[in-house]
Amino acid sequence: MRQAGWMPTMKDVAREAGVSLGTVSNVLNGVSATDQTRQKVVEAAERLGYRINNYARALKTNRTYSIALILPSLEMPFFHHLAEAATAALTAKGYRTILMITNYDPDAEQKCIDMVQENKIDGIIALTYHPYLKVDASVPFISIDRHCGASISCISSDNYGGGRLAAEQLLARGCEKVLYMRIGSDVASEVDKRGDGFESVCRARGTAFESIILNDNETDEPFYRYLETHVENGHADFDGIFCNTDHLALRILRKLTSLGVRVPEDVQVIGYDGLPDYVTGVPACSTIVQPVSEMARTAVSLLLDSDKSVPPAVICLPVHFEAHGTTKE
Amino acid sequence: MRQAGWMPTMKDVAREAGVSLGTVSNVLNGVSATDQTRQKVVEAAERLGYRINNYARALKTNRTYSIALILPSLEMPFFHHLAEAATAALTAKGYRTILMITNYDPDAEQKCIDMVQENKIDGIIALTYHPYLKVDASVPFISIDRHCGASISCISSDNYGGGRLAAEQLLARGCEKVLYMRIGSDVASEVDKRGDGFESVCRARGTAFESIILNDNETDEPFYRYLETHVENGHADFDGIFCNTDHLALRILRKLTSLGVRVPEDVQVIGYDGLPDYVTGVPACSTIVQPVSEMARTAVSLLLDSDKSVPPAVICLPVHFEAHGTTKE
DNA sequence: TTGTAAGCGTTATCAC
DNA sequence: GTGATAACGCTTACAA
Repeated sequence: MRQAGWMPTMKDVAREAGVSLGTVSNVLNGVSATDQTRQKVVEAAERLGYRINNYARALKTNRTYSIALILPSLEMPFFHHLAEAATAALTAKGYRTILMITNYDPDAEQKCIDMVQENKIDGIIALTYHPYLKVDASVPFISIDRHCGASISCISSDNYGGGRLAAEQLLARGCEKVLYMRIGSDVASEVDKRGDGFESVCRARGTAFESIILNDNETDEPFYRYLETHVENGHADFDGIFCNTDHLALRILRKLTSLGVRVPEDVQVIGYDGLPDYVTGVPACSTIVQPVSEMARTAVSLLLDSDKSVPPAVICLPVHFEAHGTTKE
Repeated sequence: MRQAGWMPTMKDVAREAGVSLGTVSNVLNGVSATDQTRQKVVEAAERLGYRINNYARALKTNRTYSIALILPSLEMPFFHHLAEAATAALTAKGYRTILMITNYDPDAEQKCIDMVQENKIDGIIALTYHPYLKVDASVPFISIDRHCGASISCISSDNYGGGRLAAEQLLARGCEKVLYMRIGSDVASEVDKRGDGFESVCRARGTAFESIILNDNETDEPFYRYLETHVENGHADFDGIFCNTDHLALRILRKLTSLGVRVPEDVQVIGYDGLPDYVTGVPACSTIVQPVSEMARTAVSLLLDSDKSVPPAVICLPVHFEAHGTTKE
């Protein structure tokens, strides 16, 4: 008998059940109550099709059971896998995900943070590019991959270890002259450590290496030029490349192919991310695999479960190597 | 001077500005006010770092300025492009997106719908697989690709026209024996019309064709078996294939290659979706392009702007063909 | 255990 | 144009 637009409230349930408003609230929140009254209330609620109004509840309790997920885009696999895993983890804990897409725009990022405060959100999970985000200390904030300030925890994969692993895998497969190629934001981030780890192994082993570091607003041209000048008749004067993302690795692979370089016979390539290609179900290149789901889950539990006494600065989750055709053996 | 956890309210702003609560509300909502009072209020709000509490507002106005976006997953390009476009359209109109992922599970879908009602959401945009979703008529609901009931509008691309277009393109490029391959949910959906359109053209032109219709819970095996038995020494007894998604087309292309069939010389392939490969920036096969962003925008404005007097049953947005290497010419 | 009543931060309806 | 004041639907002391 419910009219469009009208929704029964606790008051209605109370009247229907013949008990008081507070009792309904108690029963519905699992507080002490006689089996008899409990039943009366539950049945009345059922009969009326009662649904609690979370907005009213939030107003009283100051808990909205919703968190904001701020991402630059959903197109990159890392982002949409992260979004999916975070949403799943949040749903499992009874939280709602408010999705905000910033298009890599720092202003949009700041605006999201501001908006979010109006919603008395319980927390924020964000992957941002704004170098100096202003976020109210009162709202719990977890950053993915970025250092956003002393009091803000950052979740990342073990980028340094991943970089080392990439170098070790390349060297173990016989590489003698390796390249590190990196393109990305110049905002300081955990991700930079991929190169550090890679180079540290090369140095320790005395292996020749070169690094090409590019900024997000540049094109791939410098990479391509390097490859062109260092490949002659399909013969390259290097034999291993570590790219800071699979995305870059795939572009580099295309270029290598067009230059007549054979992969992995002549040059071996390792990327970073390890997300499955949506057609084949496995990564499209040999790669350092980030535990994206774990990262999302960790972010969520840090946000919701932690006692906040001493928020950890950085949490690095373990990575592993997976061979997918662009390395030997 | 703001303490962690404490947020100024309108009351505080009123005191700070030396006006009444109602006046603050009026000013902040752009209702009539003297320039003088307006300024006092604005400055006081600024000074205090006041942010409106949307939960309190929602409780009064019954408008939450948030809508739920229910999707099976984010992994398929169609889904995450849709999510991104919908979020953008909603943000532009001052709405928040509550993202819910169902993993293609009808029960999860129903649970999402239920949950959403507790949040007094302003509307729902959903792509679902539940054949008989129960949704309260009082909350505006827009379905993507699925018919969910008489009173629920459905946004889709022009699937029938797209199917026709695919056939026309294949025939115009000399195909004489074509295949339609389809795998997907068996829940009745707009998407089924892709095959209808395709077949209608073949019939009208008297072109030989065969259709292989598979259900989501099956594997690609029947497709592969067909190809294997109809290809001998790299020679196929068909010369054109229309797949109901690019995703399928890409799998079929791999199979064709492994059978020694040359594409597009021997067999031409057209998919459906037309979303850019995230590496190359263009679709990975010749395809019927859906206007995903338009679809999202249309869904949003139908949800928010329409007067609801006569909700349209189905809105089909125009598609176009794009050649990307798997068709001749 | 249950009922009563105050109040969360707004908006809206009145008088003034 | 501005200031009191009553809701909105809920939680939570506190009283019974």
